[in-house]
Amino acid sequence: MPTRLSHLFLRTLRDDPADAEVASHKLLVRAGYIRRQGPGLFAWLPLGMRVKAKVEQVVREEMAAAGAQEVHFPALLPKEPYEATGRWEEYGDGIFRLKDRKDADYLLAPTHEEVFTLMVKDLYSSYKDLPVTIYQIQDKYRDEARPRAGLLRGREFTMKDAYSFDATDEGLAQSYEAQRDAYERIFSRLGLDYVIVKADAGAMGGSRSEEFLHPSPVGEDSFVRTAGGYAANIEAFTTVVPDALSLDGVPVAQVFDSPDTPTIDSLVAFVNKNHAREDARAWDSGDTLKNVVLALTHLDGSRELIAVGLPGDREVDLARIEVAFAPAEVEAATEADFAKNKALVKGYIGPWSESGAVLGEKGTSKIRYFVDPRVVDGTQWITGANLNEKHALFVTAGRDFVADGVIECAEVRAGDPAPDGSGPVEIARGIEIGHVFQLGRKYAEALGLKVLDENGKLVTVTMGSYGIGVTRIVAVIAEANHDDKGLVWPREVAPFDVHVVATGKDDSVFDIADGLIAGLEATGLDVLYDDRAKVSPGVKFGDAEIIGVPVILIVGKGAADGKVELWDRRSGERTELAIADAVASITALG
RNA sequence: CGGGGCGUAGCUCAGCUUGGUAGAGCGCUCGCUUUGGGAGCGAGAAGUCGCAGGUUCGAAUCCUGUCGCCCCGACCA
Repeated sequence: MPTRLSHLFLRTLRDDPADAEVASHKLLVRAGYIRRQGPGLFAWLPLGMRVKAKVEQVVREEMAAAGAQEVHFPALLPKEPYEATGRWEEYGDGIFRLKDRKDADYLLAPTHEEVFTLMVKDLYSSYKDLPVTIYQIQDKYRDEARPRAGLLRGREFTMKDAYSFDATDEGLAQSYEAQRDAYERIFSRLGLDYVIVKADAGAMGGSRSEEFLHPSPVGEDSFVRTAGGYAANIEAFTTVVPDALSLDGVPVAQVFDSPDTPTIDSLVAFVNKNHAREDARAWDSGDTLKNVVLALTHLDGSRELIAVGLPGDREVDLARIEVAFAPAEVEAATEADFAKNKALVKGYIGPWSESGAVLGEKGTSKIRYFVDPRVVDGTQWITGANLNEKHALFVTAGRDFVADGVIECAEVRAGDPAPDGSGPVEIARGIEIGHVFQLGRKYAEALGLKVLDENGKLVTVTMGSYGIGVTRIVAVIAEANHDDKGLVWPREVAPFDVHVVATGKDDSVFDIADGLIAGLEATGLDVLYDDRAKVSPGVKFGDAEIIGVPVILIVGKGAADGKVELWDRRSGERTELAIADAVASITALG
């Protein structure tokens, strides 16, 4: 039986909802697929349910083809497993926590590594049981600081999360490849553009990690790529390290007065005027070493000041620094921080001074000092001299100072060279639609998942985790497949195969439509039938456009003469057909 | 958490500056007409004006507080 529009639980809206910003959000609400229930929370209406089910179906088929088995865990879980791995604390405000009547702590799971690991531990104890990959399609909960863009970042969302368990590293590599391949097939079938980027393993721990990003201006992730095929999340981009320079013949460091030069620009202008270079070139901001004091907040709540040094023509990128110090949080140092550290002369901080080092674990400030990878031995810098209104020239890395470490602390810019030598990078935005991780043994270790190997020895299992945002993908497909009239679904996920519009004052159109629908359904197609009487053609056409079923069959003014029209929603093209040929023409579309 | 904006009918909004007891369009109900691009005419139903205090004879409107939401940033397997 067709789904009749006269009875479908649906109301299309003429206006964009006031709270929607991105196209997918506006259209999914206007076309009656979803409705907002609260910040980052959405109800799914019949049309939306169908599309979501189609996406899930593609995922299930490819998971099965990759040898993964479906299970289902509760979204509501006790805190203990998450305490064992430290994530109960690490997640901070990011998860929904609640208590039962006995005052025991629970959480709405943001992801399920712990309980999957424990389940495998419960059931398996031999290497012969491995490898195994299990997955679920399930709702996840995160108390996002700022839900946004409708389905793209919600507080409840559906995710396919798979977990692989192997006895060996080689096994993990294979399990990882199997999921990665499955993801490529899934996104291809869904007709989604994607870029696989190197990702930061971050708080999840582990080693290899890649994200599947759908390039889109509304994406929240920045990534870099080159024409030569390199791609990385901007947080995982690694700077090309220059060769160290010889220290021979480098002038000795020299302090100079630099009144009223607290900023890089003012400093560069000052040295060009008063300490011009001997060669033809002028000093520029890249000759200066910018030293920025930051505050780390460690998991235990303790606060530590650090300093980072980077070329003065670069901005500090806090997100990249957080990667280096995860799971600590990073923020700019406050006035209070400076007040507490008298050794710091704001605006004139540097790694070297005539009276000895200020920065660094061994310096008078005891503040750990990290430098950008470009600050290699032998590079000379104009930088602060740790005295008010004084800077120093020719402060040379490896001679005048040695940092406590090297971290990626600078912004990535378009044109920077890729680490694999494939050329200059461009920066683009993308939406994360999938993420594959080699977790390694972190969770198995923490939760005691071990199996006996062929020698009878206990070995810790190594794991991978693999996520796909199902509801986010619905939004991404909508984002990538719409025009100014409404949605245009790819056939693979369209809520229906054919949308039959019967329109005309003669009731015979409904009889003719009934006959065509019977023929279409006999071939296995799902039909949405606009059988509404007393609704004008304009309304029906408008609804067909916003709902976005790609194939529309109009039974209207030509029907009495044996003609119907096939309307391609995507191209807008309408083709007149003989009624007798209509079913065959539609099934021939594939 | 910082910055900005907004809360009035199911939806999108006007009214607020200059207080006088609430409106439009869309949607919904009924009747007649209409039927290839969101129809016409007529008659209706529908709102604690986010909430709480205050000022005032009188508050959607002015004042204070509070809650909520949206956007930017920070944050985000």
